[in-house]
Amino acid sequence: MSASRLQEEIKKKEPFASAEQEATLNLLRTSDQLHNRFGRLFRKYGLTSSQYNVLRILRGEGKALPSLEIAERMIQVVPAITGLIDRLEKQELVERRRCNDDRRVVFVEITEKGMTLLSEMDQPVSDTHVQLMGHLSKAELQELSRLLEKARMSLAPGKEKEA
Amino acid sequence: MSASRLQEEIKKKEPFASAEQEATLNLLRTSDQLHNRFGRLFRKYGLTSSQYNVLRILRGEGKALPSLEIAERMIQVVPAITGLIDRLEKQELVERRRCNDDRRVVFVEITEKGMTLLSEMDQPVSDTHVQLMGHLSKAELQELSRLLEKARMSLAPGKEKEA
DNA sequence: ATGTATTAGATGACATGTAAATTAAGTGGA
DNA sequence: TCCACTTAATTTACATGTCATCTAATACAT
Repeated sequence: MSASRLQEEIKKKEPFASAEQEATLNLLRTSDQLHNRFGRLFRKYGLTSSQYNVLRILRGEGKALPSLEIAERMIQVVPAITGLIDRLEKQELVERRRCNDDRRVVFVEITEKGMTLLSEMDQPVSDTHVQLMGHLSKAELQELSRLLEKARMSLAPGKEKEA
Repeated sequence: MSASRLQEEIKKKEPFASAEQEATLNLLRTSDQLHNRFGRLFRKYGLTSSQYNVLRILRGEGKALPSLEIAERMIQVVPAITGLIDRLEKQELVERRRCNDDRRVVFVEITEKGMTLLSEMDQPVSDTHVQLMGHLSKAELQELSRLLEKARMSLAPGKEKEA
């Protein structure tokens, strides 16, 4: 049996302890590389990956969202959102608005400037998606999505194993 | 056609622009969640994911490695390695040694203390791998690894598209 | 040998991710 | 009414990841 491609890539001398471990490391490595690649694209427009993500969520929603809603959709811890919104606001890509009904809540909304920036990025982003994953067939892409969704089933919130 | 699971998870209102995009976002999201989960496990032992990674690489190699070698295997940028090694050295889990042949090179080696810590973590880490991915069949895990490796083919260094 | 290019690392500035603690506001019950 | 509890967001402290820049050491060509 020849060594796996991943094993060669990271120059690992021993084979993987399990298929589970190999799949997980493959996943983390592929994701890192994709993240890097998109990060470089976004930087050309003055954004980081997280900032782009927030703008996409806000555009997709079409209206203002509470900070916590945004954090939830990004799998991120709450404290990180504050600074993220701060920087987007400084660039005038989003606006904060205190909610009147519940003054604890801060609504965040994308601005015209933010929408314009996203529009400029749409084509390059779309092109990059195809460039990076287009060599997989539609059937392979669907199967990949299916397997990833299945993988996430054990990761749902609340499924944490207690020590 | 019903909306995809990912589309529901992130409450996206429009369907994905392409199968490429959906697969990529699935990948990034799954990876984030796995990363979070392992991060929490490692933290119980006083390590971050990156620190654990360095120790695993050094144990796998069995001997000292130059800093750049470590960075390369981790997909990471060079500057990050310095601080990473700094903190591991402070915890006495690794040691730095200047190379005599080429005094620019710094070799990093795992210590006894580092090896002992890794040993304690082996079983919990292995258990977590199975816990998180064990609900996929062996065939599915292999197919997942195959698709991820194929996905990385477009990400090889030097394949960057020029602007 | 000498000046240029290259290579290995380190440093500084900044954005991010994490946990723990804090502030402010809303809810409920004695 | 008043206190305990919860919730939304922020703040603080620290590890990380990124880039640009710097230093030291080596390699190479003339």
